[in-house]
Amino acid sequence: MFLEYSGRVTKAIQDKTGESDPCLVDGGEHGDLASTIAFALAKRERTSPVRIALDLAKDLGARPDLTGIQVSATGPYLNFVFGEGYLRDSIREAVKPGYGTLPAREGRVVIEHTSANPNGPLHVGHIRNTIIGDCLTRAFRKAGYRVETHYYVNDMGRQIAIVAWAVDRYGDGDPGEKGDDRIARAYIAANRDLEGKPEAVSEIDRLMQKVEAGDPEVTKKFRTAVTTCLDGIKKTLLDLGVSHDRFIWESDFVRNGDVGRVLSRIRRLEEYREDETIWLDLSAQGFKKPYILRRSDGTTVYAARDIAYHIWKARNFSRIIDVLGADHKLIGAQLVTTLGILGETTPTIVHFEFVSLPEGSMSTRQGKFVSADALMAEVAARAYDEVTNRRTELGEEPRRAIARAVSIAAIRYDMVKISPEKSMVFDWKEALDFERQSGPYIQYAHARACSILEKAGPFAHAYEFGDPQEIALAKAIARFPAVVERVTVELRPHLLAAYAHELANLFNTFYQHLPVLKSEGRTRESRLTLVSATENTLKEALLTLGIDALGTM
RNA sequence: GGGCUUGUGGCUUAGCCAGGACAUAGCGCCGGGCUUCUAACCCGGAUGCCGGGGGUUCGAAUCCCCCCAGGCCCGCCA
Repeated sequence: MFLEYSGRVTKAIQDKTGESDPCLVDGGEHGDLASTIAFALAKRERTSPVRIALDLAKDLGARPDLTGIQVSATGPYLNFVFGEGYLRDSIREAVKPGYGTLPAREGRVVIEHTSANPNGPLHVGHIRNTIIGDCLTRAFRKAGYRVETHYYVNDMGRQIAIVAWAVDRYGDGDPGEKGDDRIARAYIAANRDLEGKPEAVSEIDRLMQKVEAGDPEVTKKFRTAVTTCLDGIKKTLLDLGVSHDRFIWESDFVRNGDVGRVLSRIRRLEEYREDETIWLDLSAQGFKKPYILRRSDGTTVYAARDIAYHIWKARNFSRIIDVLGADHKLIGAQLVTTLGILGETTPTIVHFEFVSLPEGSMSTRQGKFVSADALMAEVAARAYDEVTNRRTELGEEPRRAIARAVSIAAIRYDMVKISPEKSMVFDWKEALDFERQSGPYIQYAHARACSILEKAGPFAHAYEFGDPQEIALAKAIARFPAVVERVTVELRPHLLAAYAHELANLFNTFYQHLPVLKSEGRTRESRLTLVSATENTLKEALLTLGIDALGTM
């Protein structure tokens, strides 16, 4: 209901003042919404902002389209207080299944995320990408978009050639072990062996040339190695609660001729340069370095295939979103620029900064990383101890199930709560913390609400909210759809994480101060309605974050 | 060296793009609260020249310039 009310205020201010920007700010203690437009008008009309605010408050307060909204001026500020119908209507909406889902929209969105090279298991850096991408996907779906998610599989780069070469030499390990771990072992060993051995490096080059030319035997080797690794990665993603609609194999764009077609299109651009290599001169667009598309041996580099992939996406989707690490900023900007020159729909790239270990950056090649599997196992073990301490009456299996859900909540929330542009150092202590600013804290508030509702039995909905804790909680619930909207506009899923925490916090305060089951009559019904709305909103928020909304824990 | 980016109480962090009314929350610290709906909880307290310096503005954590510190990028890697 917040979206509707703030929309009405925006229109009324625009209509009354002729300004396009209503200068809306958070009202804080003064109201549900405020406007600083009097400052802007004061300059133009050369009068005091206090006088303008006063006049505006009088005029706006009398407008029929602002019925149910009280307008006042405090100094130069315009304050808007939403009437009691606001909370009633909001909570009436909030108890309905699927609360927060926005009306369906036109067009299809493609979100590419994770896309880690299949040369080893996903580590804690990769899953920052995964979790941001998956939360964005869920938020877009909640906001009414049709979304398809992609994992772009690099199955023909140099690193994969090294993997294929390594598997050829040392085999791919014990089939009882996860494929990504087996491939990592081969990859790490190969990198060690390749050091200072130019003849081995030229073997790798030859493999890449053969794959590009479509040599069936080498292609099969690459595909087998990639599949082995990808099987393990898919298992990890599944454990994290993430699934991709499609895995797009890079080599497909070479085999189906798209890459060749891209190169001939690019040949006609004025930025086109060809010496022993093929590259684009984007210096007019501010790029000092050449954007190389084809090596001197005739094989294409990643960039060429990426352009082909993105043109394909542009033809099939109305909006393209890529979640990429900050190390891809330059190449990403070059890609966007090139697609722009070609007149294709350009992707919006969401960059996130690196996750490092206290001892330095992670490296698959050197085997220096904390794998997502290890993280999940450790956190789940810790969660299991916690559940066992609290719920002695529960059997083994239910405790394991709760611990699993709690551990994924802790991991996902820790990753998504930090702004993507902030680099982070992985910290075991923080990862194993289930209190306060954590996923389990929010799950716990939800479980509490479930417990009350279960004990309450059937009740009639009522909407009388007078206590400050009730009002604060109801107002937060009313904002949920606006938060979903904002996440998709700003492409910042951490806003949802912050919102869910705030809501859980307000519910815990309410829970602490106001009895629900022991209250009576209309008060009991209203509070139960509020608990039900909270439960539903927390559930929807958690689901959008990709976290299980447990009924008990 | 050039480009991008981050710098907010002891630590972690929101707010910055779209400048406004006392800068957000968590950890840690100090002090309280479980015969009462799940204490993975709640309440209270201490702690901030918002990296530094200039500027724009009625008003700057937020915009501009310079400087300092960290991260990332600058490959016929991805």
